[in-house]
Amino acid sequence: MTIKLYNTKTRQKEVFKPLVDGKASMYVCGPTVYERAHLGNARPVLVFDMLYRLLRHEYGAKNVKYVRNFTDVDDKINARAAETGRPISEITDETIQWFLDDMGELGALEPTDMPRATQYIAPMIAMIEDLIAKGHAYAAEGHVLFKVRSYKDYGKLSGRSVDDMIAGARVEVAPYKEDPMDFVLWKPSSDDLPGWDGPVVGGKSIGRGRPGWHIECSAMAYELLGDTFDIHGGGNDLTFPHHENEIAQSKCAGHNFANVWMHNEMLQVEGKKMSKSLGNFFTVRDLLEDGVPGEVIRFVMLSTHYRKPMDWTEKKRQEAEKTLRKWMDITTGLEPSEPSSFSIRPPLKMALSDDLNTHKALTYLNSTLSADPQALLDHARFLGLLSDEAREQHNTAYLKSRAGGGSSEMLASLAAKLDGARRHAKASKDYSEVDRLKKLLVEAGVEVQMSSDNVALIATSSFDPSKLESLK
RNA sequence: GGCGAGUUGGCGGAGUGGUUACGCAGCGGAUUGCAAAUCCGUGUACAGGAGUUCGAUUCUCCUACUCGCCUCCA
Repeated sequence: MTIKLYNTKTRQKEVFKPLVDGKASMYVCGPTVYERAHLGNARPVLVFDMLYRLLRHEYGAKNVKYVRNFTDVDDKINARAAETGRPISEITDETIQWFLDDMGELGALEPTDMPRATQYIAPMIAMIEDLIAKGHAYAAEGHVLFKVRSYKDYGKLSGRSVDDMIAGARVEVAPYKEDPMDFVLWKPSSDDLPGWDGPVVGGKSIGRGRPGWHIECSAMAYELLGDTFDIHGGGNDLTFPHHENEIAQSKCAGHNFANVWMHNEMLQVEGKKMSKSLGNFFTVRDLLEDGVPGEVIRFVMLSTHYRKPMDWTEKKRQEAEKTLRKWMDITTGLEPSEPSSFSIRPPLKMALSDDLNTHKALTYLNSTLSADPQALLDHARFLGLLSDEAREQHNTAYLKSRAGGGSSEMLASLAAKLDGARRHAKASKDYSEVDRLKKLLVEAGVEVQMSSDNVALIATSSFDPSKLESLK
């Protein structure tokens, strides 16, 4: 199957041709670890998780190398340490685990390699020294700066020119910079900040310091993926300056670097940028604790194409929940097929192979495969949905987070009570008690389903057990 | 100021140079004590203007508007 991917570098969809036949490699910029991942952080994770799944399917799991870094040295982390008084390593270790836990709940597979920046200081320094030696970087006042003018294609990825940007005047001017656009490869650290012996310039170390932000990705990609690799991904806010700088560094160091550049669009919340000042900022964990299953978050994310802004809305959350519940119901009792014993149907594969058209894939599942429960289950699992855990928790997931473990029992007893009242009513023709119970349940966020001989109560995500106290 | 993306029916959201997805909501019906859930059926659309074309929602240009990035932020 031909896979087509949109390459930011050429601004068009291209047929993906891996460097080495039958193998694929990709590098995705990971998080800076100082606090819980917000919902926006989840988007690239899920987008590239889908790409990873597609590539694994196409080339075999053993033939895909997926590197995603953790930035564990950064001024935001230092600031967090200073304000909390906690050791930096404690903060970064904790945040990394949070990140893995949260993304795991969204059904994201772990990359094959998850390097931490602090483990690659030596390669970064070597690269910086090499750049200085080749005349692309210079030392000044304890800093090492990259000489942007020395890379002729600077700005090509993001479609900017150095002169225009300087005219736009939104660049940090610092006395030690030869040119306002030059960016930091290395900067000095005071004693209270993390630091390492710096690059050697003119025979002696420039002094204790820490790397600038951009160099880590260039160094780690080179160490783990080599001179050239297939795909480099990240959010489109990274296109400039981060990725532009990565390219400049790597190219000037003589590396070929990435062939295909992929960028996901940003996430919004109810039509607006998610930001703390607007009060619409929340983390993945916030949502999970609020009773939104990870599957629902994943579904909503996959329902918008990755190159379009993704608007997280309450309505979408509800629709996703509803659709997933339908799928859960349809596939109840079925066992997923062994991955080796079923093949992905062409329409699904074609959708994903066309620049990751996940929305189309979901549409195919919902409109066509819903008539074939086994196929629905198998294909949904390929997309990372309908996992064992999610199916198991299908009826209780919302309850657990909302009201502790006892809620499902509570609903079971209420269902029995309602069923009893209904049997009486069928004989007496007086349905007032049944209607009263039903009304209370609906008001408390419970969906009431009565078939001819059965009563089922299903908690929705707005279920509020406290409203049912009077019925106990 | 620079760069980029986008504007599709009530809403979400694909896609295509000619036959107009899909989901949700709505409406009609089946079912139900009434509902819910489920099933069946059903309507409405391609921001505005100009151009290319036998023909454009789909290509080109212009205008308007929206959003994002350029600043720590995926």
